[in-house]
Amino acid sequence: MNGPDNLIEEIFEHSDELTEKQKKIILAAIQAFAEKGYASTSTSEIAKNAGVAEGTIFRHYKTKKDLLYSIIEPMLEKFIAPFVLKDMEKVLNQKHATFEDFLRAMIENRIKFLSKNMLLLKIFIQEIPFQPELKNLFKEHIGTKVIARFTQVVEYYQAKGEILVAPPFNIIRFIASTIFGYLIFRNLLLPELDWDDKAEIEQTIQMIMHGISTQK
Amino acid sequence: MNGPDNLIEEIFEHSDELTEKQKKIILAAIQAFAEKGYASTSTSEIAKNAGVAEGTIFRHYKTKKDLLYSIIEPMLEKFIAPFVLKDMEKVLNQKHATFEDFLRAMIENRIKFLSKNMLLLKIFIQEIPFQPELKNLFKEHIGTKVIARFTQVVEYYQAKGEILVAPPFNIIRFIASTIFGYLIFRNLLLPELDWDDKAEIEQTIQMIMHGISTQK
Amino acid sequence: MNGPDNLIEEIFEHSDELTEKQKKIILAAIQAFAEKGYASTSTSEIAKNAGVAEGTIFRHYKTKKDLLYSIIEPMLEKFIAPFVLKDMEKVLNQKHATFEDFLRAMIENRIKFLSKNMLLLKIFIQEIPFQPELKNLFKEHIGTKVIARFTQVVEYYQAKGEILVAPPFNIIRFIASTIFGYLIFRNLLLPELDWDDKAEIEQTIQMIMHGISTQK
Amino acid sequence: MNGPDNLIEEIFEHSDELTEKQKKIILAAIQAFAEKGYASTSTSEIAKNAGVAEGTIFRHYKTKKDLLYSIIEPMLEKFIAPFVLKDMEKVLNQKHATFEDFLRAMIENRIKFLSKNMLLLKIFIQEIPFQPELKNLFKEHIGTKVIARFTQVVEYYQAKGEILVAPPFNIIRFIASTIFGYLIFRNLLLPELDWDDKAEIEQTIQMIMHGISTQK
DNA sequence: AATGAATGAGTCTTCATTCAT
DNA sequence: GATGAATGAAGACTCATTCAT
Repeated sequence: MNGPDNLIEEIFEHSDELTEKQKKIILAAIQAFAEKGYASTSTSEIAKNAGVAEGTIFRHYKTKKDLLYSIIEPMLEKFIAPFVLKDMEKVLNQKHATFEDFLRAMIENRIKFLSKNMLLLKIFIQEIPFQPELKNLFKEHIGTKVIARFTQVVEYYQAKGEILVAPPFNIIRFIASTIFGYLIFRNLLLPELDWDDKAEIEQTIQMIMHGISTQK
Repeated sequence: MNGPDNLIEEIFEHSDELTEKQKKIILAAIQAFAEKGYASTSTSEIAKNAGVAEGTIFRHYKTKKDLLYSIIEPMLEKFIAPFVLKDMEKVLNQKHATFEDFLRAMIENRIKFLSKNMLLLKIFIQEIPFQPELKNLFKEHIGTKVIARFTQVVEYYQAKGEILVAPPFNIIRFIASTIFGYLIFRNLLLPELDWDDKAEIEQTIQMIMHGISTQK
Repeated sequence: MNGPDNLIEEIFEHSDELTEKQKKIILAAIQAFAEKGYASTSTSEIAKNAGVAEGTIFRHYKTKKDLLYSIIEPMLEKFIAPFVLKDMEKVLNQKHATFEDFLRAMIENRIKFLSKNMLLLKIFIQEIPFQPELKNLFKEHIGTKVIARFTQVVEYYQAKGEILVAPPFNIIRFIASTIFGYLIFRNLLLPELDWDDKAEIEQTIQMIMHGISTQK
Repeated sequence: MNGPDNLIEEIFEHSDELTEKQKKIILAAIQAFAEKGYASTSTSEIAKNAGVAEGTIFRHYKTKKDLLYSIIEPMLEKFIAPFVLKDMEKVLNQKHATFEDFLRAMIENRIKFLSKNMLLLKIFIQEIPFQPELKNLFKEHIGTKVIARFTQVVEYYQAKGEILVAPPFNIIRFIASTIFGYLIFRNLLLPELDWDDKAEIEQTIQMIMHGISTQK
């Protein structure tokens, strides 16, 4: 995985269709949505912060909701991309001798992605309970593709006797909770603390793998 | 732990100061806030669902925000109550031979509480990023009291050699993430599934204690 | 003229029908109306300042406007009383050798009255443009009774050759303007200045009588 | 003095920035404020009378109060303009042999102005007791500039022995009261009468100069 | 007589969206 | 493509008034 992991930059780079103004609108919208929430952000405010006229927003996005989706959808797609790309095949099951290695690679890769796109993630998390369409996108993308693929992996290492034989979904949920818990504490709840990311992640992986008990 | 764990009922029971209408307002507000979010819920809608005039809301709550706080604050207080009560002393460190026992008691107790007050928890989680006052309440109540108490417990069992020697805060974060992860999956993301709570919680505890690796 | 010239006190003294609460309501209403204007004063505010329940006001005064009238009407009546009372006959035309003496007596008497009831006067002046009923009261009381009587006096001294032969109404207007001008500057526009009332009034009378020219 | 003395027309003429709708809003607001008072006029009413949507008002004026100020401020400025302009120098002290001539010129000039802008003056007078900002504007504009200039003139003619040696402020107050008294009677209290303005003003000037006594 | 909860019409203001330029 | 004036529905909140207690 190389190239800019920052979605916004990437989107901007790779698209000649986006006007300068449009870019400013997107940046202003992300900033505002993350800060005050979608519902509490007015389009006029976005326009002002973007330095464009109110009407300009609606030239590019039919509704305010369209603007929201146009911001979140690419993130979702980029996030799951590795899980569906042939290219990721290796990352997922071949290259790694142990599940722990796999987990480490996985986390490093996706955590970096999410950290770089924290604002987008925040918006997404905050709006998903209220936007059925987001929920659908989520179910479709994450629910089917990511979980399906992940299940394969879990089952593969279960078969190898490396990890607990439990419903794969439980294991995925456990891992996801721990990782997202880390991300939320680190970036949303206590961003002001000094975080030694490398050590923290390593310890998180250890706890995922071996729990907190000292008994074997 | 006995008595009604459902906060709303409890509040209603124990307060003669609340008018019948006031109760209806609170119920309607909780319903609406949880469903559509605070910002997207209009006071007129709350009034309609509560079967009262809009003005009635403002007779009891000076602002819409006041209504929000009056709903969330009691929950926070009730949630942390056990952690600060002398009464909880036993639950926390004496009665339990092992950390796992403690954890099991703890989870059972507080998970039941949160499950019964899921709507309130949902509102709280959703609004905390946007309401600085909620954030303060949270930091004050949870941050200081709950974490402080929890840290003692963790250190106690660490000293006994039962659990991993790592920064207590990391361990707390790990446990909290796993539990909240479970709650969120179970109640918010996939409430439509059939959940065998007892088994799920037991497995969650196992994963917290021993991780997912089969290696000792 | 003796006894309390302060209308409010007088009204309170002479009426056993007024409850203690009613008195508080009137005082609070006068205060508030004078300060913020009738339209910008809410009945709930009056109730709060009076220390009574909101409903209490409407037990005594059917509407907010009734409260306003019940405050202003007595003032108007008291103000014109001297002009219609037989008792005033002497003040008006007999006792005074010259118009200037009459004027002096008149001013001293009525200016004192208005100064003591400045808040009421202020309310009256402010509301008269918007309350047709106040305008009617005014026309009826002042327009007919006071001006009629004053016209007699003016004509009497004109006949005696003491004062300018001009339409009496012009003369009355001139005098009234000068006096009210003084009252308004003194009490409403620049109340914070130090006023030597005695000297000011004497000079005002001089200017009314002789103008400001040094030529005869 | 030439050109339109009617402020509203003048403002409309000289500003290309005002939309047609904006003009209608101002006219409707002036009409309504003068008739029912600022506090009793609703923005929805202004909108209806102006034939615009209510939102349109707030596009141009952030608040209802802004609308009020935007109406009154230009009047104040225009009113005092002659007193601060070099141009007025002549009117004020040079061209006039006597104070009476000066007074006549002055009155003619400013009375015409005020008469033509009576609605604005009415709004101003009515709102000044309740709007501290208006009071400040008034003190600043009239208090300092107009009175200062007027004081010079009075002292000049006092030195020439033409007019009474008394505190200039008293003389100004006397003149102002008489003139405003005339304006108020003529335009606000009894507009329905037939007024021979020329004669009335002349007589008013006479009374200002020589009082009402026939004794020298 | 006094209360104060309840009302619902009305207030100022905001907002997403449209459209002529 | 971009603007920004215009819209009118909707928002939070206020208010004078009523009425059961």
